[in-house]
Amino acid sequence: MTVIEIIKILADTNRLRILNLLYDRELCVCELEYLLRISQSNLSKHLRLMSHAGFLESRRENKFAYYRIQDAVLKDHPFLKTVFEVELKKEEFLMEELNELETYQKSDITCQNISVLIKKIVKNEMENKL
Amino acid sequence: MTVIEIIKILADTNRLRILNLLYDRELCVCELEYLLRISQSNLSKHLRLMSHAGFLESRRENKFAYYRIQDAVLKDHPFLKTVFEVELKKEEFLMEELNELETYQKSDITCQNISVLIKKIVKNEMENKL
DNA sequence: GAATCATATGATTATAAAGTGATATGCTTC
DNA sequence: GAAGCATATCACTTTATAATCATATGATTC
Repeated sequence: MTVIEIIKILADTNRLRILNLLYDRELCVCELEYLLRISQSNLSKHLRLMSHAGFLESRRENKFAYYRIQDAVLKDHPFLKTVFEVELKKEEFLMEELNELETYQKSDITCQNISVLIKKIVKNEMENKL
Repeated sequence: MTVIEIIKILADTNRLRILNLLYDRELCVCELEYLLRISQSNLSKHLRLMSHAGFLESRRENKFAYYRIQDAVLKDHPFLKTVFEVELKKEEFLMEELNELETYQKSDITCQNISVLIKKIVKNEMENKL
C-alpha cells in the first residue's frame, strides 16, 4: 500500500470515524452500524474498500463479521500511530464517539440484541423526515 | 485547521507533488509549472485552495508569486514531518521530481527565462496529441 | 427445508472535486 | 498609457466517489 492510497482512505469522514473506533480493537459490522449511525450498505462498502486495499482484515463468527486494522499497516506506516493517537484526539466529535463506544462496552448490549436498537433508530429517522 | 482538512489536502496526487517540492523551500508558480508540468490554471487553483486553508503562504515579488508551506502547519501537526520526510521518500516518482528540482537549481534557468521553456513544453504536448 | 437474520453486492442517483480553455487582473517596461 | 507578461479567476466539462434502495448470499434456527 502506498502513502497515497493510505491518505485517500483517511480522507473520508465516515472512514475516519470507522477507523477511529477500530484503532486498537476489533468490532462487528453491527456494532459500527449502531455506534456510527451509518447505513448498513454504505458501511459495508467502506469496509470492503478498506479491506481490499489491505488496510483492514475481517473474520466471520457465525452470523457476524468482525473487522480490525491490519497490524502490518501500522507497522509499515508509523505516522498512522501519531494520526490516531494525537491528531484524532483533537477532534471533539471523534472523541465523543470513542466515549459512546466505552459506554456501549459497559452496557449489556451485544451483537445478539443490537439489531432491535438499530431498527428503532432507523424508524425514528424515518419519522423525523416526515 | 483540522486533521481532516489537512488529510483532504494531501489526498490529491498533484497537491502532494506540489507540497513535496515546497517542503523546506519556497518556489515560484512558474517553477512549479515547469517542474511538475501542471497547467497554469490548474496549478493556480491548487495553490489557492491550500492557501485559503492556511496550509500555504505566498508573497509577490515583481511579476512573480512565491509559495511556501506555513510554519505553523508543520508545528501544529507533527505527523506531517514524518509524512514528508519518511513516507514520501518511498514514492519513486516523488523522489524523481525532487531530483529534477535539484537539477533545475543547478542549472541557469530562472523565473526570468523559464516561460520560454514552458511554451516549448506546451507546444510539444499539443503536437503529440495530433 | 423454510424462515429469519447479518452482511454483501448491484444498479442507480447525487455530489463534489479536478481539469480545461478563455478571459481578467495587475504589475512592469517601454 | 500601451503592450506584454505572470498569475488569478470564471464558466464549463469531465471524472470520481459517496450514498441510497433494492436485492442477493450465506449462515442459522426452528
